[in-house]
Amino acid sequence: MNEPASPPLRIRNIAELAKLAGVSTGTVSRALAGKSLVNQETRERIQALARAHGFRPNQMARRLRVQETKVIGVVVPLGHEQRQHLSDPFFMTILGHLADALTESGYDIMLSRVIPDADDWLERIADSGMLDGVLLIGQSNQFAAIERVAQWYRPLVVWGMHQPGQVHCAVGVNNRLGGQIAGECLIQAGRTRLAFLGETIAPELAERYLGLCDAAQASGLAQPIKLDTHLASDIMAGEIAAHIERIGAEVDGIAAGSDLIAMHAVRALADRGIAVPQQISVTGFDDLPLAEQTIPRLTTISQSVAIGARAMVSALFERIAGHDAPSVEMAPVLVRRDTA
Amino acid sequence: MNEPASPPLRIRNIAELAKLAGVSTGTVSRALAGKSLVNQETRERIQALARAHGFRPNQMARRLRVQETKVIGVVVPLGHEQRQHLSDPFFMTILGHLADALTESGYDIMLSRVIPDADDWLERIADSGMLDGVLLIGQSNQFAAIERVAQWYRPLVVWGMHQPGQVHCAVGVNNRLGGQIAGECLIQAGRTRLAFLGETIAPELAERYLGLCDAAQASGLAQPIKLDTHLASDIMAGEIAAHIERIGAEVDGIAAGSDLIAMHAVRALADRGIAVPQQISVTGFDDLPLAEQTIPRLTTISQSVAIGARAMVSALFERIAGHDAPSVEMAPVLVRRDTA
DNA sequence: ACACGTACAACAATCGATTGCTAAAAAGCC
DNA sequence: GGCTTTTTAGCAATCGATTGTTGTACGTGT
Repeated sequence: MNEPASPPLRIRNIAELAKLAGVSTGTVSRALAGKSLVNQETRERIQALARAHGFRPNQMARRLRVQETKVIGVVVPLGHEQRQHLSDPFFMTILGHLADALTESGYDIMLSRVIPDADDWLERIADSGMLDGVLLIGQSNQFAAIERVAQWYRPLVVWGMHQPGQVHCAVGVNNRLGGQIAGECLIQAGRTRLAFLGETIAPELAERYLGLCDAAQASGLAQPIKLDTHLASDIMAGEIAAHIERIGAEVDGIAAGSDLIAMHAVRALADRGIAVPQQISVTGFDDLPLAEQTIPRLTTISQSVAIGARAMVSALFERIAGHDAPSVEMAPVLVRRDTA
Repeated sequence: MNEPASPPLRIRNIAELAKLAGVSTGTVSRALAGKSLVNQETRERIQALARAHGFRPNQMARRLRVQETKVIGVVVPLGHEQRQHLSDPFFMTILGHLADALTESGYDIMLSRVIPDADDWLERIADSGMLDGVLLIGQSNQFAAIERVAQWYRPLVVWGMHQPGQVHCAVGVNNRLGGQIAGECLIQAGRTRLAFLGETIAPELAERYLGLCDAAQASGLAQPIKLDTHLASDIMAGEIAAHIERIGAEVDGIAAGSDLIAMHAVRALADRGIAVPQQISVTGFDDLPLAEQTIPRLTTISQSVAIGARAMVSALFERIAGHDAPSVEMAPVLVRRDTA
């Protein structure tokens, strides 16, 4: 056998391998794919040859031919709030779970962080020919664009709200109910002067604020005040500190729009010597891992991101297979820890 | 003009568009690319036609042809410790920064979480034909495999240690020095009975432990004890609690292998009524955002992940351009906060 | 009127693999 | 031995775009 230890030349495509093996490219392709249409002996010979030369067929070419990429796009649209970036804990947490679910099924992940300046940003992604499907994390302020694309592009699942009559498949929690539960928790703790901390441009947060108002109204309390905050972590801290400084004793219960906001609020309160939950109660939203890691641990509304991520992936697979998958709305659950 | 409001048929490729426009595919291609070789009038006519029909050229085909994908693989090898997953805060933080740097330069990101069971896992990624380059987050226990691939695959940059004589380009911090600084910080606080908390199978953590030992030896203290911990977040908490339970008063200074470990340790200590830093001092490692968010804030060794991520990306671009980029070793910096 | 240069667009090869169809060889059957 | 059936492998079209080369039409100069 003349099989040298170091391969004499790098094989770049199946044609070269075919010439080396003395067969046609078709046979090589079938042999490497393990198809039974080639003789077992030739098949093994070709596979051994490929291994010896470290040859692996070009995936781009294969995918172009079979019209299937085994790649799912995971897209974070930053419509409002361009300064927010991927290291946001919520994105990262859900992305981690999506990645787990997708890689288990043999899919790769194409990650995009999009600032929707051109209005066909989603068309461009859906139509790139590079993806078998798209998962969108958050609707941002792009509801219309998403609806438009969902008309003709089926393998698309979005983390976010489901509004009556919407076309696109959304997986998310009932935000309004979640806000209401947070409010009830605060009220139950004897709090009467409530505030919502978070930017209500994002539709999800707006819903949460409405839920909080529902709870206040049901108990005959004044309408909770609204304290705006950007979502980018670095500016957020300062803004929250300023709010805390300003509200003083006007407020005794804070429903935060997210765990991250709640965490910063708790920190700002601690810095000013205000005891949580003795003097002020705080609730978060999301129940990210970090909610359990702060001291004191956050009382929060659980979105069960892990379950949601699984739901998104299985809905997407249904849609890739051509079936229809409906939106999923999960019920928010109060997780009572130490801050309220 | 017979241009209906809703396009009559979906254009699937430039051939169809060419027929519609009454020109050849080559002309369409050049027109859409904005090349000057086609008459401005025809060019604009074709572009308008494409826009009207919502046509966008297939990227897979384009990339196959031009042999350039504008996609960078970001790969997390889980060699030891398969239970660890992507939601690990360190991965997520560095991934966020990488994503920012890469998308700014017009690259997409292919995310892979790999369990290196087959020993050609990295070859398969590098050779897939889908990527212009690969960024590896952590060497895990795959040093040999990485070296092997780095021999022939240039556009590869790794987050991790640089060992003398290694071929592959690594960006990372001097872990041993970092461990030493952590030790000196603890000793300076009057601690004499030191422990290292973390799994030393990972080479980075092993180095940090050695650095801690250096510091202890320099001050004439006993060799720090080593408390093993898995890296998967869910088991970690329990293991750390057990360690804390067991060590009792044997230890008064803990150098944790990462911020996440330190955070769990602080929590376990708090649960047992042990005051940090009054009774026990704790240091972290990494200086992730979460280090600033815990209460008390973590004293930690900064790896400046943001700067490191930029360094990785620029080294990768150098290598894609065909130049050589050397490894980068950053100096660890003590960030003194509240736990030591 | 003829030669020449320029501008534009068509033609066809190419990237690298997959796969339906066809042909040839081998095996089985009477 | 002749005919049918089964294996096995080759041929060539295909996926969808890009791009070097070629060809034609037009305008200009003499």
